[in-house]
Amino acid sequence: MRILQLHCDSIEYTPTKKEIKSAEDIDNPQTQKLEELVVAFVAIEDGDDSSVAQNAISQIKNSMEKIGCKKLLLYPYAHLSSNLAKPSVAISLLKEMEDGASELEVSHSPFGWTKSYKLNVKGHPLAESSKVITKDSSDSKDSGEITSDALKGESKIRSYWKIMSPDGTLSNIADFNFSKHKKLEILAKYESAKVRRVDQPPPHVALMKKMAIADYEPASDSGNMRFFPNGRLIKSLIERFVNDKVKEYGGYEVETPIMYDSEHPSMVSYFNRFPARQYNIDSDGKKLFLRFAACFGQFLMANQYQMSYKNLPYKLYELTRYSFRREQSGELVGLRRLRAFTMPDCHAFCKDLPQAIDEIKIRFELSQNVLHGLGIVESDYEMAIRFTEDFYNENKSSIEELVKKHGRPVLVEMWKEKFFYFVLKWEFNFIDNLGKASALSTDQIDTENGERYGIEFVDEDNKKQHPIILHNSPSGAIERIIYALLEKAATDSKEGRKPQFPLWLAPTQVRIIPLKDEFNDFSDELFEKISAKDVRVDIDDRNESIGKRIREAEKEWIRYILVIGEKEKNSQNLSIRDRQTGDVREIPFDDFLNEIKEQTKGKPFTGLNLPKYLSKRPQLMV
RNA sequence: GCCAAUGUAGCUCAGCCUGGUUAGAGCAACUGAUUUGUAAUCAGUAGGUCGUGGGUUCGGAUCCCGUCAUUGGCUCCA
Repeated sequence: MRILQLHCDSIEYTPTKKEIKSAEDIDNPQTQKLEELVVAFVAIEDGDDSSVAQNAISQIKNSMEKIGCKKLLLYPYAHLSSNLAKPSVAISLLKEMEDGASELEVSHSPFGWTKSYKLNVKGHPLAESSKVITKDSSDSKDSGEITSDALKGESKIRSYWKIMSPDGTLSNIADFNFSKHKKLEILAKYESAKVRRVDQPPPHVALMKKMAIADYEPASDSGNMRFFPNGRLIKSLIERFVNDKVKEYGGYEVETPIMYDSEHPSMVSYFNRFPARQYNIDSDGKKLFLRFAACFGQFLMANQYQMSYKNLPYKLYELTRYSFRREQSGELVGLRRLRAFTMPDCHAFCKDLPQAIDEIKIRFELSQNVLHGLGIVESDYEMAIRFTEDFYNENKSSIEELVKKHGRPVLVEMWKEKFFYFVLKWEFNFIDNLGKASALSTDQIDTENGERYGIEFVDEDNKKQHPIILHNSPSGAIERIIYALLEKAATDSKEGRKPQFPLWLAPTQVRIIPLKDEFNDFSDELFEKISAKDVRVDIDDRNESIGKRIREAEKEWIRYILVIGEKEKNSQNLSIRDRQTGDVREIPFDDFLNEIKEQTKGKPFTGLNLPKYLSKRPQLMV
C-alpha cells in the first residue's frame, strides 16, 4: 500500500464519472468540501491484506495525533502504484481502514470514480509525508516528508559530518569523545542532527531593552531594529573597531548602493542559482532588490579595475549598513536574526588557488583577533569548516593548518560535490547558554563569481583570467556581536557574576555622585578633568538618596562610581567604588586614569551619547 | 511560511477559566517635604478606547472568528 498524506486547510472534490464497472454507487455526485483535515491518497496494491490496512490506519492516526488534526479523508488514488490490487479487495480494505479510525471524523471519497479536486496543503514540515506499507515489513518504511521544490536542491547536497582534531585526524561524530568539548558537541548536534533544546526566550532580548540598547520598531518590518543612544554608541564603536582592523589588514574601504536591478545580467544568473529571499521594490518599472550582502557592489566595482596579477591579492571592504534578508518571520529573534543588519564584508581577489589559500590563513587570524578584541573569547565559539571532497583531497594540509590555528577540534562538513559557489567555507559559531549556535566570523573560497561578474586580471603570460574571490566577514553581523555580548552577560549573571560590557563599550564608564548640591561645582570640575582624558563620565545630580543612586548605577552596569563629599573635596585622592569588587578604593587621579586607559588600550573612543546630568535625562522605558 | 503560547498604565504584572458598579498593584513620571557616606527616604497627583477589526449578548478586558506583533518549536540561515 502506498499513501501520500497531506495536512490541508481544505479540499473540494467532484466525482465526474465512473471509471470502472465496479465503482462504488453514490447517491448524488455533488461537490464535497471539507476543511482542516488530513487527506490520505491511498493506492492499495496487489498482496495487501487486512494487516496492512490496520498497520496503515494506525500510522495515519499516529501522525494525525502529532499534528493535532481530527478529520481524515481517505482518497483512493490509483496513480501512486503500478501494481494495484483488484478493485474488490481494494474497496474492502479501504472500508476497513475507515472503520479502524472511527474515533476520528473519517470519510472516503468514492472509489472508482474520476474526480476533479482542489486542495490547499498547509506548509508546515509535517504537513506532507508518504508511506509505503507492505505485508512483510512489520514496521513499514516512512519516507518522511516530501520536500517542496525550493528545498529539493538543498536536499540533493550529499554531505558527511566529521570532527577534525588539531592534528588532522578525522573522526565520526558518533565516535568522537566530546567530554572536553561540550560546546562543540552542541554545534555538531545542532548542525548535523538539527537538535534544538530551547524553550525560553533568549535573555539578550530582555537585556537589549533594559539596557536601552535596541528595540523592535513596530512601524517598520519585523527584524528591522531601532537603536537608542546607548545602542548606537556601542554599535558605532564596534563598527569602528572592525573597520580599523580590516584596514590594518589591507582592505580598502568602499561604499556601494544598497539596491540593485534584479534584471541586470550578472544578477540574473546569481538569482537563478539561489532562490533568494530579498526585499523587492518596484520603481518606475524597474525591479529592484535590497542587497543581502556587499558582494554585488564590490564585484561590479572590481569589474571596472584593470588588474594585473602583480596587483593581487587586492582587497575591497565595506561595512554594510544595511544588508537585508527577508528571513522567514518565525526565524527572527532579537538581535540574533534580523532582516536588516550591519555586516562587514571583505573580498580578496586572488590570482590562483595557492594565493587564495595563503590569503585565507591571514584572514583567519584577522577574524580571531577581531573577535578577541570585541570580548568574544575562544571558549565562546566553535569552528566549523565545510569543503568539497575534491578540495579536501587536493588541499589537505592547508585545511589541517586552519584547524591547527584554531587549536581545538572542529566540526567538518564534507560535500560529495560542489553545490554552492564556493569550494571551502569556515565559520566561528557562537554558542549561547541556551545551546543556540549562530555564525560570527566566516570566510569562503569562491571559484565562480569572478567569471559571473566578468572580473578579470592579466596573468604572467598576458592572458586574461578570472580571479578566485575570498568572502570574509571578520566579525559577522555587528548586531550579532551585541547579541553575543549580552548573552555572555546573561550567563555571568546566571552564574552569580556581575554582568558587564567591556569597558571600552560601556555607555558610561565613570559616574560621579555628589553627596549634596554644595558639591556640584566640584563634581563639574572633576567631570571636565576626566572627560578631557577621553573617558565617558556623567553626573547623577538628582535629589535622591545616595543608596538609590548607587543602586541605579549598578543596574546600568557602570564600572566606576565616584561619590563626592567633604572628604573627597579635601583630598588629593579619589574614592572609587569599583563594581567588580563592590569595594571602595582610594587612589590618586592619575592612577585611576591609567587603570582605565590600560583596559581600553587600542580601542576606539567616542564621547558620552547622553546628557551629562542625570536630571536632564529622560527615562527610556522599553 | 507552518504549529502553539502570549499581548491589560511608560515598564513589570494581577483581573479573563465561571461575562455584570468607576479595570487594580509595584516601579517610573509629576508636585511637595527631605540634603542624604556606597544596591531602593516619605507623602500626594496624574496616567488605561484592555494589540487591532468583526461577531455573540441587555451587557465583552473576560466568550467566538479574523488580523498584527512578540516568543517557542519546525523549517531556513548562499
